[in-house]
Amino acid sequence: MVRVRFAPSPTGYLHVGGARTALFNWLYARRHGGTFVLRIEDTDAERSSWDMVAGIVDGLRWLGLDWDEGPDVGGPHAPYFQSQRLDRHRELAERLVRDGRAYYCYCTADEMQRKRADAEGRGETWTYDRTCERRSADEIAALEASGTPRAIRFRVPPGETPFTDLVHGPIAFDNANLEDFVILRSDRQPTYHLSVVADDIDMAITHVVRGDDHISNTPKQVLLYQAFGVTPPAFAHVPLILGPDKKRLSKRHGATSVMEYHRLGYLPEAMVNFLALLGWSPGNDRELFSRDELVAAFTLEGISGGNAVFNPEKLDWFNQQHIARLSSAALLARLETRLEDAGLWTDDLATTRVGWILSVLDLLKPRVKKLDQLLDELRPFLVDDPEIDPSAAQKYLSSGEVRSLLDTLASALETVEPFGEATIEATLRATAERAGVKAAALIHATRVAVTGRAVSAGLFQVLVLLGRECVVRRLRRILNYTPAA
RNA sequence: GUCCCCAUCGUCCAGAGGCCCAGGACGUGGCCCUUUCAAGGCCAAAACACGGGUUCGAAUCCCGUUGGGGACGCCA
Repeated sequence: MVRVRFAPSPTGYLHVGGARTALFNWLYARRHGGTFVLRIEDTDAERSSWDMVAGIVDGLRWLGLDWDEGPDVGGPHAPYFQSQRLDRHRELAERLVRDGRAYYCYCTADEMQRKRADAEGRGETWTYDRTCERRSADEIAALEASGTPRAIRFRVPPGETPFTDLVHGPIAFDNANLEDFVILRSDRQPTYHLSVVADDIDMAITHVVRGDDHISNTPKQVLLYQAFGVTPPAFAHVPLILGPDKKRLSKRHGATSVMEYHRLGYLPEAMVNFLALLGWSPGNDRELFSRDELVAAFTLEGISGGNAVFNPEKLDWFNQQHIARLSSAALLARLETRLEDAGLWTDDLATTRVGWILSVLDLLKPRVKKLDQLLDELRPFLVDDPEIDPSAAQKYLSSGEVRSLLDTLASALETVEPFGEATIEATLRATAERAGVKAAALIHATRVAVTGRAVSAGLFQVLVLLGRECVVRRLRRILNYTPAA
């Protein structure tokens, strides 16, 4: 039974790196019919609340990554806030002391810091000198009597700590490079190493899938598992996501919160698809995947070992592909809030005019990379009479001859039957020919008159969807239109 | 400084000894389609970091160098 977890600290938002880690965990769980656990690592936090993790939860929900156990849904291993498991962590730390695997340390943090700084000054690396590991019983008694605060340090045994990493293969660390690390602070707060291991044991996690930056933490954790007499889970360390400058992705590289991408008009399925292929491959050249297809194809072995640079252009491409593939009905649902915000929504779009708007979306959706662009393309269809872009007018409406020809065209279109693509085109071309004007000139002028813009989808399709009445009205208004000087 | 990870086109990947004078995708350039802009189709430029081995044969295995990244906290 596969049990994986995503364990973010509540920073307020889900960044793309975390999102991909969550995605890989989720994919692995779903692929194997396992359990995906959401656990909040807030050991340091004053208090934990649903509010603090709202940003992360929003991101996960938007991406469609649902969890089987977690803070809100509960589960057999609750609570899922690490801060609510502190007593358990303390108990475990004391147990290690009793078992002789850990010891009390009375050294102060200031002292440590000073020694560390000294060593650094000499260009050396400082590791804890085990002062407290060697204290005599008398010394300890005196320290205790004086009420000196004590931390608990793990006693790192000599030897080597190997573990198998599902993406990197076998990795081994010489314990000599590990110091006796603190597992319980002098204020009785557990440290990260203790908390993760304790919780992962308690929650029966079978596979730890997390960022590459944890690989050097892993031997310490493996040592803890061994001290607890528990077989460590399998590890899979996924490479980091880098910015274009090859540095770890951060705010200065632009949007790093997944919800920011939502705001920018990206589809969650595009984000998921893009993130999945960033550092993972199905082993062939396939690139476009739905969420379900990813689940079916996903393997931890397919994760590559090297870091990956975040490529926004490729994200755009995925988004464009997924927009084009989405049914127009689904697309309309995604657009509703945006249309409302833009003041373009009317209820008949969901009722009497739904067939019409779906046809419009069919026409427009292959042309855009983002939802905002789609909204923009939609505007001429949803407002009464769109404003005319001055530069477009200057380009195609500057000739008085062409402007008056638009009126002629309006009259012709008033009676053409049926009001269809082929008949409209024939009418327009005939009108242009009779006037001795190039058809292209009239086409462009018509586009500007009707949509207000120099570019649009295929003009004749646009005219059909706009409808005769609207087209005639918009053409006629040009008679009274005065182009800017 | 110490330890660890990584190394194929600008970017993301394929390649698990001969199928590779290296394949796909994004991006870039060109052409086609065309009423515009996209989309789509076709074509092009573009990489196995370097040096040693192993082997009949290496992008693929081993070692070293270089380069990049990460970790070295009583942060997570």
